[in-house]
Amino acid sequence: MQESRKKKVRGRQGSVFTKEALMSAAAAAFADRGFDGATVEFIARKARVNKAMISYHFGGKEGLYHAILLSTFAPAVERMKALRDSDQPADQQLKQFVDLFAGLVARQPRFPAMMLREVLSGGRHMDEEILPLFLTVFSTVREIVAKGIRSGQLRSVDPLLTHLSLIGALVFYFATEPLRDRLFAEGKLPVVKQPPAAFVKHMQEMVARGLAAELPKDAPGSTGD
Amino acid sequence: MQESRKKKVRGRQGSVFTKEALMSAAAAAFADRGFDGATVEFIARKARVNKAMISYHFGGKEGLYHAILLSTFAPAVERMKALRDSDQPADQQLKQFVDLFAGLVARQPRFPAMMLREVLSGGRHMDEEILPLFLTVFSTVREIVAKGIRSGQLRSVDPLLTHLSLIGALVFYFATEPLRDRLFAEGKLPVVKQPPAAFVKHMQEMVARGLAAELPKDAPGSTGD
DNA sequence: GTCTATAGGCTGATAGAC
DNA sequence: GTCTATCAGCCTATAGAC
Repeated sequence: MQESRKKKVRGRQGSVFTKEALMSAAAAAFADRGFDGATVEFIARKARVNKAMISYHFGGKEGLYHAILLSTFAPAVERMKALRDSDQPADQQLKQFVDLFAGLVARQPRFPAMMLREVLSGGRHMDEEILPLFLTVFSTVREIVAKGIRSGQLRSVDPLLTHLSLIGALVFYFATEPLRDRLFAEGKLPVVKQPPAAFVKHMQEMVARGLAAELPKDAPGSTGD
Repeated sequence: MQESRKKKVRGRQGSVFTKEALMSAAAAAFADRGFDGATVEFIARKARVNKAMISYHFGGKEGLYHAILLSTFAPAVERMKALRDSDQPADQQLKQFVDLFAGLVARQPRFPAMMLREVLSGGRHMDEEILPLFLTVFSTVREIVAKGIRSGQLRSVDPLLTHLSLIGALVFYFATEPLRDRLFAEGKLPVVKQPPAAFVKHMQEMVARGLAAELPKDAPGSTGD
């Protein structure tokens, strides 16, 4: 079976495949070790690709980092906008926001940790192309909450603080999953591990109860739309 | 006034002063740039101390990092234990936990970010001395919530998920404050900046509402203990 | 597009003077 | 305890063969 003809076996694996392998391996490495801790040699080894490919395809380590941010934010922002502009009550939108966030994480499991590090760095690597995308995500919850308050469906909370408490809990949860898994595996957490879906549900309940408008003394229908 | 006798002017500034300056500067640098990104030269410059002092006082960069974790966790753990063992209802304890957390951050503003990076790294730098302290902090909220559920004061939530949502929001908020401040300063956040106390209050309200036991149809006193 | 070999720069640590 | 000078190791990037 022509084992020797490696190039043929790999097909047109080249460019696209190599680039994706590098981006995936790099996202994990940046998440685990930070920008400076993730060496190009480590990233290339994990991606099973020659390290010179990083310069060839992305113009260097910085370019690879940037490509990951852009290719992850772009589709995420589209979905966030669609949700924000959907014609639904705010409480439904917030519930769906949590689901959407979890869905995005399922596609890019290490992105929350990588992005969290970026934010901790004061956004040092976010240029004029990335920052607007980041700010759009930043505004989604805020705008949904503001709308819910205007309509009287939610109690009068600060939209920015609400955003921070919700997205903070979500990012933290998903970004820190590797350590929890390690602690579970070593028997250092004397509780049972719950799947991510349990946390999603927990957050949806906390948000629903935490933001619900105070019930009037004895109003019958605050149920429907 | 004997300006030339520097050693006299500095008094017994030596050891203690130098060590504290290094730990403070290093905590900020580790928070901002990560372990690998924070070079010993940068840390020493910020501390206005010679970089050789890092090896002399802490045995190297790693030792400095470890010393910061230990000296910050030790007193924090004591306070957490005292709170957990205090004889108060769970809802009061949770409220005070948030205050306690904010108080600790006021003393060590960059520790949340540094610790968050540590967790993102899978706890790579936490040895047998640090890990138990970390796990104690990890268990405080969990145990308070478990107690509150047993007593019927809180609804039946998962204590671990509750811990993660609360501490995740808190850590995220304080760790990411520098970026928000930058965005505010650049006019990129079209909202007014709130002081940290506002977020503390927000979290306390979210927790109180999110965890409160369902009210029985018309029970008069679910107030007292 | 991929790989090897290497150049050039930066980093953490420390010997030795004070 | 502090400082200067120095070094070995590691890192990113790239030239050039294939």
